[in-house]
Amino acid sequence: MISQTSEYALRAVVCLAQNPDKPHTTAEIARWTKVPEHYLSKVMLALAKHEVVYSKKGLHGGYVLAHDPESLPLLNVINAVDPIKRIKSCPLKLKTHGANLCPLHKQINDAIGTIEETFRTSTIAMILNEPTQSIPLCESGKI
Amino acid sequence: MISQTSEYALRAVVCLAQNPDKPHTTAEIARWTKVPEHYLSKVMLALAKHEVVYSKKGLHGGYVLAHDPESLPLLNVINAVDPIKRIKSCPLKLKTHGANLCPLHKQINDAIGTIEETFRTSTIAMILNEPTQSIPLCESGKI
DNA sequence: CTATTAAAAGATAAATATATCTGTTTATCG
DNA sequence: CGATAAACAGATATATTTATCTTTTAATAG
Repeated sequence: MISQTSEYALRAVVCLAQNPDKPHTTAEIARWTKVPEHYLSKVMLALAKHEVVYSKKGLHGGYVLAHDPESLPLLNVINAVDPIKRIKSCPLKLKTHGANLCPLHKQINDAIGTIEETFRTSTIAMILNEPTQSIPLCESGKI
Repeated sequence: MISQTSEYALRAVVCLAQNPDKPHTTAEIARWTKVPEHYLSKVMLALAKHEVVYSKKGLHGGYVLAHDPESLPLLNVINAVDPIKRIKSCPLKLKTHGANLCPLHKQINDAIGTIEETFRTSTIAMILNEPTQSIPLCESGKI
């Protein structure tokens, strides 16, 4: 439903949002979010390429969020690593259907649209600010 | 978002619903739905195992729907081949979270729930009966 | 300028999902 | 009964996703 890779990306971004003080290395984030370190490094690359995070090389480098959590929808994170794609034309390539989806594919496409909308309207800030016993990702506190 | 396999299963079930007169072979369904025949055979097995369809061996055998389209939600088809699974406990296995999901995973889980609900409340009959120019799956008519 | 740190890039491996192929079993018909 | 049709089962192949490992490039501190 939502890929492992997207999960990892969301964890990393939430982690950075929780710790906005300074850049954090892939190794730090990986430890914190329990994501395989070398795989996370690819994920971070993608996030940087899509300007969800900003990367700083060299000593004291690492990753920081490129946006305020308030203006960062979950969808942006997901789409950076594993884009949600709507159905644009008949998957069976039926000529008479074309862009005019049949009820089956319209239904599926609408469901995808709903998910997309959900993740578009919910921001990282909303995740951070929701009152809860469970601090996102962590047993307690900060990195 | 929804796997290829689920797509195939839905196509097959819609195809059977459109042609309730007699059993249809995997080969027929595959031709009609443009699903790879040998792969479809596995998909049909799963649908039969979950009693979404009924299988009849031997000459003049094939598959027929096991239920009225009115009482067959898309979710049942999807869950037969590629179950939608909710998040039940913290994917990071944090002891302090456990079944008490943090806001991130609650959000993701809710999104999955929405999809599940969408597919639970929409039936194969609704697909068949929706007024449209595009007959589901086909250029025109029946098998 | 050199040593160190950390991202970036590339190559490889393992796991899973998708797809194909071959044979076996079961039912139907003549 | 024997021939045939078709589901069922198992083995193999291909593609994609997930994961690991190694090398290179860039930035910083001393």
